Amino acid sequence: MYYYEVAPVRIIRAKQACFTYHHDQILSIGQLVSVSVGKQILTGIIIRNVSRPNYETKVISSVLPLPPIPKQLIDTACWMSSYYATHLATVLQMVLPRGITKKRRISASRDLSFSRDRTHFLLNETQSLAVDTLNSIEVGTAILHGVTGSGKTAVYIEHAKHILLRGKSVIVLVPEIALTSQLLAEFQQHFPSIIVSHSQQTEAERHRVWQQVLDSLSPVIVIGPRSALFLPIKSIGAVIVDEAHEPSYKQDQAPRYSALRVASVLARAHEAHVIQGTATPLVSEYYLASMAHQPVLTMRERAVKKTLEPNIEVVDMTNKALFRRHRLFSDSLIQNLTETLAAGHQVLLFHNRRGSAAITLCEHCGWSALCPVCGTPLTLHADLHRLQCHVCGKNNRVPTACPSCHGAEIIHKGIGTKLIESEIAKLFPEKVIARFDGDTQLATTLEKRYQELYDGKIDIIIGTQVVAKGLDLPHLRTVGVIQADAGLSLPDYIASERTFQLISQVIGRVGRSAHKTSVILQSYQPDHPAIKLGITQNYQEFYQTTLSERRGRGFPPFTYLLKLTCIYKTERAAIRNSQQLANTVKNSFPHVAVLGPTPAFYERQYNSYRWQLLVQSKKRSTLLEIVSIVPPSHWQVDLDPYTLL
DNA sequence: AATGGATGTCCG
DNA sequence: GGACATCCATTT
Repeated sequence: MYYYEVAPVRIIRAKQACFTYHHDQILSIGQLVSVSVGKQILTGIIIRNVSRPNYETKVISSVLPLPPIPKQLIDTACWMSSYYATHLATVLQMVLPRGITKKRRISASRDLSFSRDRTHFLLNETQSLAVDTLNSIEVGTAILHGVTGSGKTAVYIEHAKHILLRGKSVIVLVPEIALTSQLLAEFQQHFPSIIVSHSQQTEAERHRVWQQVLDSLSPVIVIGPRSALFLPIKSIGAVIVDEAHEPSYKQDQAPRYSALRVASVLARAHEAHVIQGTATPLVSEYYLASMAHQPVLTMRERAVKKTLEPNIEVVDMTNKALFRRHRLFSDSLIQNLTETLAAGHQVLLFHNRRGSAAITLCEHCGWSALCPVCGTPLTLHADLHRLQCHVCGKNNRVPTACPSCHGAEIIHKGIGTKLIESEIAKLFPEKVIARFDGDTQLATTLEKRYQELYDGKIDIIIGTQVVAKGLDLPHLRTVGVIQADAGLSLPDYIASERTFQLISQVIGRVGRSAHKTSVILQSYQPDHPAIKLGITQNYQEFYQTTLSERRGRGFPPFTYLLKLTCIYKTERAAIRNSQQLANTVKNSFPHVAVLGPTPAFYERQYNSYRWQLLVQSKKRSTLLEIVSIVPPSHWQVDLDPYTLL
């Protein structure tokens, strides 16, 4: 008789993940089995074989007729479980497809191996140097720091070919937006069969893809969102993470993992490497790479030589003389729009809706209300008539006059895309306008209307963050940013980094051809480093500035963070319980800093109140200890949060 | 007596 | 996390 530790894919006990079962045959690790637990029958994975325990064991009911899950993937899942203090069963639910025991109809031969004409491109010197370096890497993480249009995709493709030739598979991760079709199309020109996984697949489709990978004997190329890391690939050679700065690489539900961290652990298990491709590497990741002496490959020039750099103009919103014709749109923006539209070209007006809510700033000099304790921007609570810091919880009175210029022009209002649309429609009544916002529908709407956008049938595009990403619009000539500093007023230590990324993306929308293009950026804080250095695309200086600021304030990469959110039906209970936990943590863990409790940025969600605590610690293990004393219900735990909101 | 909600215990 | 038991309050 053989004894095995089996991890069921559902939580059985809060503090235990594996249970011992027996079977009369030798089974391999990673084998999927059916076991009875209490009165239910559950699927489980064999984690290890053990000797006979001193208690009675049940027999493994059946062994699923499937190849075992690769050992490296199981090890990665176990690592995730401990690193993110999440039950192994919760992690395994990512690893196995839903409805794994269901019978599926025989796949309707969706073999999409249609052969296309393969475009052979010639790499420029920088690109081939990058490919050579990547090909020579054995393990670890390389950062491919290439400006928009520097031809990162071509580098990915060449490198992927190299890995395939070595008989190993490649995972290409893309952010979770429906705009990945361009990258996919380019890959399809070079590889006959690509395995695609995306968030809109049905349960049966996912199952089929998973089965296909599990059965595959030859190396594969997989393109998909962060969940593609969990496909049962036998031998991985490289994980390429495209747009590696994107926040969607952090899952916002348990297990709250960072795909960057998981990719590096998975890669290490496979003796493979990770490539983070982005125009704006995350400051923390760049720091990590330089500390570990990992390669950082910089590609400064655009791949196509004939392109014309866009003309960038910054409009100081505190200077009212520049806004004679409209309070939202500067005179030069209106003039530029008029000219571009008259010539029959396309314009894009971008506005960061988030953060442009109720913020407090001086319209005269651009001063904005910052917390005297921790420096984060303050949020107005109109009902209390107080300015509150959502990071450390300190309350401040609302100034009646600007502390900087003593003017009385303190404003609290924000701007919405709807307002922009109606105002722009008044200015250009005969033009076709399309507005994109609302986070979930946006991706599908964009997909549907992409052809119209691409063909230039829409004159004016108005939208929030997502329109600034990955869209390739050949008719686009002008991009206007209504208030570039909008995101800076968010009470989040990473806000300025996000703004820097955003400006880079916006600039990347134009200047992709030989046409004359322009970017007009309006801002109350034109001299803020994120904006100034974003415009000049000076990553190095932004990196150094941000790093020293983070060091000073004790934020990553110099500390680890733990975000604890307390959710109760009544505000009183939320406050009381978060206060209590804050005290417990402060008393039992003297070496950590506890910020809060403060109302969560999204204070009321699903008819409940949310208050949060932020814990900063030099040692990550201390945060894991803290997690273990957090009450199991009413609390959400987020280790290494990507955002404090 | 029947129903339903809240709470507690066990799970190899 | 879910199946099930047990307790207690409310409904008929």
